[in-house]
Amino acid sequence: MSNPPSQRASATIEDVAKLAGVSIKTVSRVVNSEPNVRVSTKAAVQAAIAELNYQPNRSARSLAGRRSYLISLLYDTFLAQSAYIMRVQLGLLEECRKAGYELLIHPVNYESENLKETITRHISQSHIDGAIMTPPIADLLTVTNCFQQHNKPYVCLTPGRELRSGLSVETDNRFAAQKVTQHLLALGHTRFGFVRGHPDHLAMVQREQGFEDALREAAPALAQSAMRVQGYNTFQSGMEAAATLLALPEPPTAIIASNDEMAAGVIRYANERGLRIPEQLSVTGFDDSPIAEQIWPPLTTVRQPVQSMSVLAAKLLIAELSGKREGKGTTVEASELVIRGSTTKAPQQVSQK
Amino acid sequence: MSNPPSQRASATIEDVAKLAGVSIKTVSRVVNSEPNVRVSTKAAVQAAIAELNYQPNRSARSLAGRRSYLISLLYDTFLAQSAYIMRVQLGLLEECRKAGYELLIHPVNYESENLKETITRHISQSHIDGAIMTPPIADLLTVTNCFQQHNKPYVCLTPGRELRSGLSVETDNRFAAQKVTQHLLALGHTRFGFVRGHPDHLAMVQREQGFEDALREAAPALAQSAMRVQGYNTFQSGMEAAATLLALPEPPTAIIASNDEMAAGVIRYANERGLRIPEQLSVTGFDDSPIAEQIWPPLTTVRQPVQSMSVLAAKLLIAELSGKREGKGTTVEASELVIRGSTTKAPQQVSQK
DNA sequence: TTGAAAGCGCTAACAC
DNA sequence: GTGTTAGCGCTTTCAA
Repeated sequence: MSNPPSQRASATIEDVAKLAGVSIKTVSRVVNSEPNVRVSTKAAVQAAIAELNYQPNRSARSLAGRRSYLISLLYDTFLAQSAYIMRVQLGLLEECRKAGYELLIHPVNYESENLKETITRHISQSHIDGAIMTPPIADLLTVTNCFQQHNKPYVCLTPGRELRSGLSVETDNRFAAQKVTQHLLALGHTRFGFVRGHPDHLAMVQREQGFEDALREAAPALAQSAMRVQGYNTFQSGMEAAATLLALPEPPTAIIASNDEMAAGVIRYANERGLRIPEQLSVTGFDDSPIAEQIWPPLTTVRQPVQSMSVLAAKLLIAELSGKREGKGTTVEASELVIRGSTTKAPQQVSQK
Repeated sequence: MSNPPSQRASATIEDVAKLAGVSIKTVSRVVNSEPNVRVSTKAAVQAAIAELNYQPNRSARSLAGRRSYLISLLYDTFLAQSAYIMRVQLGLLEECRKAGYELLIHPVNYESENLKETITRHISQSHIDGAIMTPPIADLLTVTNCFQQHNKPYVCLTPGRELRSGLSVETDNRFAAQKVTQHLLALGHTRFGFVRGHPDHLAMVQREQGFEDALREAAPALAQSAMRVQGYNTFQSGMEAAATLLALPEPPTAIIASNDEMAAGVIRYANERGLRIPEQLSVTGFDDSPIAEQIWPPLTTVRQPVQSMSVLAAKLLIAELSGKREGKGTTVEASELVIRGSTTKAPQQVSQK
């Protein structure tokens, strides 16, 4: 039963032109809402379009116009299962659909030797018009340079350093981390544990800086006694970090994790060990992922406006692609401290009263 | 600084032909690994391809070949943040990349009035070659019919009913649910609560059937005393279901939720109410999402081979697109009971000893 | 086993 | 304001 694609012959621009009694070019002008078309002509063309239910052919458009209407989302495969990426996808999709772009999902292996080749191939082969990338990919010069060489625009989400060029949407990680720490300081905590994020993810480094800022400002001694442990942004690494921190002779009474997944790991480990949270240990996260509300106790964290940042990123990129960059290349969104059940007064204070 | 795309003139097939001293058609034959090419010619062409680093142009290919090498993943926007969808994406991506396809992500609103129009537009506008869809979208005849009319192949992941046509990858939900229930029965539980999944998601209905099967088989009275509450696959609805179930005069000692998110909601609610899990209440989920291991206690659940099912789905679709359907249209994958800390003996038994 | 020619449906110059 | 003319880089006949 060989079934030659029934060629539901979706009308071509030629059909429309014929029906409307105008040239192909005129139809094209209407479709792309270019100026210089008489209202009456425009109406006739639109009627024809509606009648034939005309849909421009993407491939033909791409071929002739040298643009594909395809945008790619690049992220680390390692984060592929994270709530963060899902939220980014949603935000981008929302905007892309409005503007008639399609989104290609492109996880890549951050640690891969031939990352540059992979990206190069992706750019030339998929004929994408531009890309949005998240840390830690967005922090790699190899990658951004690659796009520059190919002269493809890109937007970095919360890149950890100044972009030499290119667009970005940022949020003040350092300041937010400082606020979280101050929240714990205000609760009387003095023994802090800090779970670092992925070291190559520069936004994570900024979070650590914010933590240091707050401690130094409060009392230099605190900064010295605080214990830092390396994590890798995953739940699992959060559990391991907790194991290290809680095995100390003087374990911390407050653990600040650089993201929610790791904070959840800390809590999970503490639970396993029979520690009561927050009475015996306060824990904070970062991002306000869904998991922050799904564990017990719910997590005190920093809400990052991930979805709106993504919408913005898509907008920036699409504006750039349309040749009308609006304003500057970097946009900063604010984040917000969300206090939930995983933090409370330091144990000493409780017992003092 | 208007910057005319530097036309890094990625070599065309013509360039390759010229360099290799053969016709365009011959290059094309080599590229598409068609037969009837002399080895020496083939070698020459391949050398030229390598030297020029030739990458076929997708748009041109699509236009001339009437296929886009684009596959779409359709799912309910409602599930857009679920771990399930992420895992599906990963599986599909893995296979697509191997076969040179790109994946378009396409969440749609399940409850939308004009779903059919949305899908139709998507099919003709994006020029996709085929699609993969997950429940509950895969359960909608409107959608599958739409693809049939357009003569586009599609693969349904765990559709809840027999497909009249089209391909599918399934797993035995009913049997798996039966096993979970039997696990609880073996632990001595007699008062059951069941949290239903989304009513339109037919695989969820099958899970409920498995639950009923097990109870009826054990003792008809159990089936009668069991309490069923409607959920909607979300964490939030799981919490609400728990609130209802635990407010009963004779609350259940075991709650079976139709997926992990809802089970996590149940546990979260129970925690809030100060119930000890599993000592006072056993809870089970379904799917083995990441959350199953991230909450405390970790969840007894059913592991669905989501990723391998997705890989399979992509394989099926791509084979179909290449005109070589392998074997039958439906493939069944097995699932497996994973016993963790959220289930234990029924309270009565514990106190009896 | 290979090649030549004719488009696929659209955009981009430039004319009128 | 509108139309004309060339292609974009590939696949697909069909002929050699």
